[in-house]
Amino acid sequence: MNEFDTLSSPLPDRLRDGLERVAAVLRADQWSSSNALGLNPTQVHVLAFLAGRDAGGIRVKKLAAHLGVSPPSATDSIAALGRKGLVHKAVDAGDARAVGVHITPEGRAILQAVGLASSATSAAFATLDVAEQAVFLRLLIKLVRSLQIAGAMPVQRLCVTCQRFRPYLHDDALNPHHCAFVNAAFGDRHLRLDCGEHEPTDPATQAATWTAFDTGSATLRAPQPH
Amino acid sequence: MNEFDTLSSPLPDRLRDGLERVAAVLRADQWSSSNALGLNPTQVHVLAFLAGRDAGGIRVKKLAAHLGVSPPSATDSIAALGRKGLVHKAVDAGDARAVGVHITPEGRAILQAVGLASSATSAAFATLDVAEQAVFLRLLIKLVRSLQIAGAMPVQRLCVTCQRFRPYLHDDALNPHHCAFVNAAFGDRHLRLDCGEHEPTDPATQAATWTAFDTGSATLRAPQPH
DNA sequence: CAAATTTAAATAGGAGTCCTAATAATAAAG
DNA sequence: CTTTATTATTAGGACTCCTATTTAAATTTG
Repeated sequence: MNEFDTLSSPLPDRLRDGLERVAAVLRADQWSSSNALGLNPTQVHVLAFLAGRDAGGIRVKKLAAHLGVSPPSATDSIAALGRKGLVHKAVDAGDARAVGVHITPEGRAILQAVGLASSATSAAFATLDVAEQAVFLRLLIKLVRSLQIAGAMPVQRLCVTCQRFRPYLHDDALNPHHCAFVNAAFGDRHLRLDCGEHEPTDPATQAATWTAFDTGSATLRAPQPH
Repeated sequence: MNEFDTLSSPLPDRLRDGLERVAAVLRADQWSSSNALGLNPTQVHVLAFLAGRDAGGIRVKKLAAHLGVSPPSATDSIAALGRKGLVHKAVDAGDARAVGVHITPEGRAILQAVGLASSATSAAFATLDVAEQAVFLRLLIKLVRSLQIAGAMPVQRLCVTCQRFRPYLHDDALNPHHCAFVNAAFGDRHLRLDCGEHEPTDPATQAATWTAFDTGSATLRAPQPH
């Protein structure tokens, strides 16, 4: 215990606050890079989501969940992109109520142009050394997983919830994990928050994999003999 | 080198992306907790900023910089809060062009009510163990400092840029730092992103303090004899 | 000191985001 | 074959956010 514990707000709240401050810069960043192309951050976000999962079209409801907004708000954003010809809708073949939202070739083109714009936030992350970046990524993944379990975040395509992920299969401290899809070793710094090849597993396997992943690092901190 | 380095997007970009996803949850979180009280996240943000610095009133320009938006947008938000009686404006005594924005007692009351609402994001941070939280905080601070130096973020009242901060003054691994204001030892987990007692230093001292802070931790990882 | 420039903030105008509530249409269940 | 649930949109309204322009006051400069 320490008198600072009572003097300031709880640590989780300060972390949330810090995240919010960096996120504000990120958003301002996105405004300037997207505005030149006639877009805004939300629209770029939608395009990026569609580009990464446009197999058969994305339902409005799913997009809304991903954005963390209500379905009518998602409809609004889709309409704004539709007016610009960056997105189009098609009635679902199996369910006449549903629509699939697709990104158009123009949408992909403009998304690529946005992606080429440099970002102050990425630059800031790049000032951390690679080990720190890896730690940050790992902590972000842990957060995302907590949020998913709590139901506060839609399911993300994380390595740690993928069938092909084998944590700490190798002895290489830099590349201890294994991906059965590309069949290669990799490290924390390569972990993905949204992998296109993701194959979900059942909750039990997921929990077991997570335990192996989460406790594995603690073991690694104290180098093991072998 | 590893084939994953070429397979996926650069690490800083993935970090930015991950931060964005968590930030989206944070924002959705804020919508639900503030909406019940007739506010939105931006308005809460403004009130929180004013509550922490309302000495003589805050200039519109400064508020805009803090929010990362243009001055007219800040004017809009201030007007929205003014309609609700949560802030008021007063012409600056020394400069008749400028106005000082103040939070009203009603504003403070509603801000407190919002603060009492629980947050899924804080809960997610709380699932990390304290050591991880401390690491996260440290990395966030490093990011904020980079963003400030790059001019992408307005100056924040960080411990690490404060006159009263003495990094690694003590041998206590849990509470190595010292604050000359409260005259007590504290640890990474207590570091602040926005301290009301912050006293800025000149760039040279700041850089020196930062170096001591940043390299100090590496030294600590390998316990020192003394 | 008067003219020119800079600075602080607001106004104008417009696109877009976001909400809740209500509606239309289809699908699933009893 | 009704009822109930689900998918998405419409309606209406408040607000956010931008750029460009304007107003007014403070600085600079010839």
